[in-house]
Amino acid sequence: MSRQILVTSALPYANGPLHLGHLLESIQTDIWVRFQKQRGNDCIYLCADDAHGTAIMLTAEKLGITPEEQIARVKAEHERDLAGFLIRFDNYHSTHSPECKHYSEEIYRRLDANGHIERKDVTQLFDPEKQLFLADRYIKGTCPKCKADDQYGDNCEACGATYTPAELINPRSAISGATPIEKSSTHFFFKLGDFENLLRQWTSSDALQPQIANKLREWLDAGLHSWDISRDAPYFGFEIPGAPGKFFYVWLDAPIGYMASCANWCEANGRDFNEFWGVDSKAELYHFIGKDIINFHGLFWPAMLDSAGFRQPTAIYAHGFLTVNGKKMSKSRGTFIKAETYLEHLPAEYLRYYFAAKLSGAVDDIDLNLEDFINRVNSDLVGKLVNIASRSAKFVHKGNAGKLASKQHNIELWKRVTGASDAIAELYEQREYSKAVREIMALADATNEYFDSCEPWKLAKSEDTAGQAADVASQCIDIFRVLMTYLTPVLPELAVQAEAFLNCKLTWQGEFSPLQDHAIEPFKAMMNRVDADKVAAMVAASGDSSTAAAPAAPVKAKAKKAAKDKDTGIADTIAYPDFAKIDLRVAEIIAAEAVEGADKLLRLTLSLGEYGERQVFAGIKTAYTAEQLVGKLTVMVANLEARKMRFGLSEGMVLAAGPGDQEIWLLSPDSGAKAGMKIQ
RNA sequence: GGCAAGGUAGCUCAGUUGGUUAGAGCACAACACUCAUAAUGUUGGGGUCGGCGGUUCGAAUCCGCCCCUUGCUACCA
Repeated sequence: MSRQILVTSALPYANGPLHLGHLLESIQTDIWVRFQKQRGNDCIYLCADDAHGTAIMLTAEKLGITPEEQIARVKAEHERDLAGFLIRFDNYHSTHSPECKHYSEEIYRRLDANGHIERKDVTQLFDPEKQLFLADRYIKGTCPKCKADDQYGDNCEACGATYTPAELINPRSAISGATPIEKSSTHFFFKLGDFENLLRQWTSSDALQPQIANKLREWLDAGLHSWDISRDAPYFGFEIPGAPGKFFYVWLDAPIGYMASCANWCEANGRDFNEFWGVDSKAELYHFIGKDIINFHGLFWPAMLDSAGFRQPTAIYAHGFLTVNGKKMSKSRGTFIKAETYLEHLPAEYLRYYFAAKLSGAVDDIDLNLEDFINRVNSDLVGKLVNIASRSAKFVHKGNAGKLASKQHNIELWKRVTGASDAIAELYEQREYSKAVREIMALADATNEYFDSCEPWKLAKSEDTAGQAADVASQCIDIFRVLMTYLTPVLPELAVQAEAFLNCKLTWQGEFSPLQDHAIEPFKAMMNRVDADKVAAMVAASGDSSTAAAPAAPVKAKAKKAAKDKDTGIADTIAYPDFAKIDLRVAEIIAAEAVEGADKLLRLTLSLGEYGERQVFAGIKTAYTAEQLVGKLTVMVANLEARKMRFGLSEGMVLAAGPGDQEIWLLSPDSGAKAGMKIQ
């Protein structure tokens, strides 16, 4: 009985090109979908571009085109790249579509009617010239710390400091250059807290991977906050019904894009939308996503669907992030590889195979180790798999006039290979592709061993035994057919070539029966080895010269605890230059006050004499009162990266000894020291 | 600091409910073979399974503490 399955992968944002991280998800999903289709299930794969938001609006403006033109342009690029990687969608739609507008409004109306929408005022920085509320990244100014100009609203690229937009010197709108003002506006919120019971139930169902369920429960335990779902005009998106000038925030209509894509597909294919999305739908619904968006799919989405009277997802399958050579993708290392760049240098199937060889059903990150990639593809695909056909074909053509033998030569091996069918299918079903690939390659190894042990090249030399050589080769080619069938979801193009060579279709439904007395074509190379130079060229092409030339990226102070010497309990020895990096200064506490809402923190204003003043939050309230501290001299780390805290920006650190609580003793210099003096 | 997921051969990874000398592929070495895209086969070297302690007749596997990596988070700076 054929299953009815709807599958989605996350909607790429229509404001930039796809990179290999996107492809990890597309490939994972596509393999699963191709597998389901190959097995005869009614499986539909839908996606769309996420086409709304301020960023898209501004990009379009910058390019001097309309947002509609911009998203059409990006969508064409996305579709081209995805097709390049053999991702086969049943429909690739857009959130900027009549269907999406319809369902966004419909769902919103139902949520509102059910009392799950509230309105609250929010104060934000506002560009008075452009008449636009500004997110942090759209505010620029002079870094309050290093005075570097032209820095963004939340952190400084020159010195790495973090701060709030209000702290920037000469803040200005990155869009118009105007000085932003604070302005209040009414926002619409989705009251997620109303759905706690539903979500508790949902997180304990088996729709979620255990790691994801844990994470969601953590959020549930921390308390659910209402979610801001509106943005003020001007905004590129859908206006909220009955609220002129208010638009749905991009994340509100993004998941609804799944429905929109489905509705659009149903219309074109004469299918019933409710068959998939109605509360009583018998279809299975799966969302493949990255672990970065599990809150939207694991909390907001089920709540929205429930309240709006739609069915719940059958399961959400989250995958980890992609790293390259063990590290985050980075432009300066040349490992921020765009889909387009990859395809300019290498065939898609190499990457499909490599990802398949590493993907599991878990949420773990996947590493693209480029050297391993080269070795793995060459060894597995060319050396083992295709080699079976390559080394066998000749004997069939010479020994049996190009026809496969009429009998099995190695029934045990045949049974072993075909007997693995169910197990391999189950591994695909569970998204345990790496295990499936391992199993398939082990069978390929066994086939090469069998071929070697029979030595058909020797048998072929004598006319008496030439027929035996053909029998062995026929057996191997028939097994190659089965192995290729198993790998068709991963390697669809290679499968097509194999079909041409074998002169038959690769089908994977029911039992395999031997292919006998069957004419095959002469063998032609199906796949070339990975050229290491091409990989190097791809990395070179991915390098961003502008970042490479830029000053070293600010070191994100990862307070690595110095390893302690086992005997003395003292940290490992460091060289003087390491110590010299720390700029310790005498500081005068000119003001101190308790921080409202904080139990342990004092807000200190420190004077560094001619170097100005600093605000530092110190967790010493348990040992000192504000009054005790004012006027005192102390020691501070003056060049510590600033840290954005809940209560404000902390621009340094005062030094104190002791284990904590009441036992904290602030360091202070002998009298005579002046604020700002360097300590060395 | 808290929570989560990890830490197994040079590299990429398996190791089911604790059970005999810890596995695979790649890489490396030797040998074999020459049908095949310098492919394949056989053999071998290489790991105190992050560290310490505990439970057990027995632990990579269970428990505790610690260290490291990644992510999220935090009155932490």
